[in-house]
Amino acid sequence: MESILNSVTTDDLLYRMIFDYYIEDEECMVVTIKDVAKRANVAPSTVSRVIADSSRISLDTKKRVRKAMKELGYYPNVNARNLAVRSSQAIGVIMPSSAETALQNPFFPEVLRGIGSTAHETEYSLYVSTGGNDEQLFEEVKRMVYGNRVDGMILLYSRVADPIMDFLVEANFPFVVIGKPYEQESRITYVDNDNYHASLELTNHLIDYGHRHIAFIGGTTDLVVTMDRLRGYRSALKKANLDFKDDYIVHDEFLRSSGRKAVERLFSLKKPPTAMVIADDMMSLGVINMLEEFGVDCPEDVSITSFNNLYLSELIRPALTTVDIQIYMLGVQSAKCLIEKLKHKEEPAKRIIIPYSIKFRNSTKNIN
Amino acid sequence: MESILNSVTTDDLLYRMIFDYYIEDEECMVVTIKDVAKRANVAPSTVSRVIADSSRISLDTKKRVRKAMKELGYYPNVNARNLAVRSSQAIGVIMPSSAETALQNPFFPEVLRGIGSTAHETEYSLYVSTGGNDEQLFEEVKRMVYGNRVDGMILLYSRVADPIMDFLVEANFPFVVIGKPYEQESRITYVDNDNYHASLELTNHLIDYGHRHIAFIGGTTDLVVTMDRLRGYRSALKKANLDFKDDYIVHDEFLRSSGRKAVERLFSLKKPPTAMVIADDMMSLGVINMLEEFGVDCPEDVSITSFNNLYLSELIRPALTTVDIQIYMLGVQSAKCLIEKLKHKEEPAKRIIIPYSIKFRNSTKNIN
DNA sequence: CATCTTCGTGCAAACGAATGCGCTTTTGGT
DNA sequence: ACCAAAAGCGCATTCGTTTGCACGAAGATG
Repeated sequence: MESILNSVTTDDLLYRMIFDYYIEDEECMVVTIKDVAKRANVAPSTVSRVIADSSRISLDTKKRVRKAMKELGYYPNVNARNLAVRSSQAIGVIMPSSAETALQNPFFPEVLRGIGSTAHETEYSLYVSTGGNDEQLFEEVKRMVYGNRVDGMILLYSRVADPIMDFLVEANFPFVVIGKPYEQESRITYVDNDNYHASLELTNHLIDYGHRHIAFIGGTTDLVVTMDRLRGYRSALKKANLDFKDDYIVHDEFLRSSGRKAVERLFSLKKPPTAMVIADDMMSLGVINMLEEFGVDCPEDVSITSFNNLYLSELIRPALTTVDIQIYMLGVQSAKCLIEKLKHKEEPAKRIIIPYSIKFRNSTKNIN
Repeated sequence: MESILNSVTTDDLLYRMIFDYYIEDEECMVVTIKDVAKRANVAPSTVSRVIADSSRISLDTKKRVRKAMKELGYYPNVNARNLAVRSSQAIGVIMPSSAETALQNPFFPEVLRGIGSTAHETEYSLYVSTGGNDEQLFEEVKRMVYGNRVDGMILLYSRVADPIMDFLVEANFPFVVIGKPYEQESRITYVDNDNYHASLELTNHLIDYGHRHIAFIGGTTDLVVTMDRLRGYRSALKKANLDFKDDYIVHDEFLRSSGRKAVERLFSLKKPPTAMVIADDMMSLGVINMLEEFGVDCPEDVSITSFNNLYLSELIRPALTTVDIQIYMLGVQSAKCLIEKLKHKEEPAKRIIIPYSIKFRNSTKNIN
């Protein structure tokens, strides 16, 4: 009798404790798979199988379990899940080391948006790199890989002799790169534009417009994309029997001060260019700005074409003639590729070329 | 006898399988805490304590263990760790729903860079939202919170009656917002600029320059930042005894088509504005573009001032007079705040105001 | 009416690390 | 020399899931 009384009191107390607890910190009320199981009168394993929508569970049970989950507000603990299945349903996104102001380029949020879109559809999460300099970045990649933080990675850039890329192929870790890998091209899956032909076409357009003195301004030469665009430019010149002058090539980060020197040099040549192919809309912005300081007008005195078709390239004056590389699409496809690869481990290396199109606007002038 | 034979063969096979496996996929050779323990001749628990740099372990042992870790290339499994300690050393970054092209704003990569920087220092990882529309975003936040995916969150925007923010305070989940919360201001920690005074000062500058007809162009009115900037503008007008005209106020997403209408309306007024306060550099870009179409020159015919001091605001023509809100710093501080809060659970709600400064450039003209 | 499938579940052992507690040593004080 | 305290370390449990295997109950087959 007494024991019953005790028992009752204890239960009562317990109930109130739980109740109070519940009131205080709702977020701490962790409801686990066991709670759900209890409420649905099944074993935890059954609940787990319901979550996975296993065919081995009857519809009746599934419904009952799902109801219990709803009622309890159950959300699976990812960490436990990931530990058990040794994966993380997350993909790592590696930006170039943020030391470079390249990050200010709207290219990144846009490509991130694309990646995020397909990641979301497939219930993957996004992990983005935070590393400041190259070394930190590398360290972080290692942590992601070895620490089981992500199942795969997307590299948002491609440079020559990139230790991170080397590391990833070495470790046989699934990844895709946006841009063309510098080496082992056939063994790495990547999504890219046909930058070579885009550049060629762009340059041809300038040639068609009567330009014979065309400069090329690109970013650091260790970016593969820069080199591809340069190659396209050279080919176009060659095919038109125009000679290629080293003086017309500028490689620069294009932050203000250094950019100034570049433009200064270009326009103090005995024969300054009447047109330029610039590897990135943001650079064009910088160039146009410099140009103005030197009293050179675009497109009157010099025509400008560039790449990426950023949102703002249409807003500035003059609106840029630029190649639309479909940034968003690059993101979408790279994520799709990666996830495909994660699902079927032995998926072969792929290459996906996103079509480009040239947006003709008014930064170029026909001087025929 | 036969069973022994069998057993041997099986073991042998198994061994070879493991061996092959080892050769094939290096990354699968997961080295755990136990392996390290074995190699260092200690118990796994000791290794764990070495990792945590516990004072209970002698320096000798620590060194030995660390050596073993290096040699084996040990990296802790985050999932296991997180499961055990019930945290994740990750912070969630919530961007506005990516449906809006707002994402193209370089504000985001820049603030991300700031967050990433301090996250990296403190060994936190970054989880970014991928949600497309508001609903998806909400769902994702729930998954992050309930699923133990992140320890805390940073909201990159603040709007009125945001269900996500409500949810987070309701769940008592640690978060900080960049921008001023619409309600419960005193209970939410946030980092912001003094947008009111910045706007006031900016408007005063235009008034000092002799402008009497000043328009305000802002984004959607449900962004708190927009409202703050609008308030500053109104105050300045009032103090200068200028009357506030509804005709001079435009709220718009400022994508091309809609933006056109806005500018059109503004400049077909009997008394068009001679100056404007614009809530964002990107918008200014759009406005300037429209202006040109209408044959209105900036700064000759109309002065423009705006906010954010994006990298590009200095590059465009005319270079924008804009308030530098220190985007990077906003990111850094918000992350610091959050991490502080995570460390000391009962940290009070804070408010951090990042100082602003006005960059005077040539988009404004003195018409006295 | 046995035997054999299928079907629906539950049991228990992983997954890799953290940690309370207890067991040895050492150290220091008297 | 003795005892207490402290230092250094290991055992075993825990975190919340997944999953191979086994088990029991139907239904099908002979």
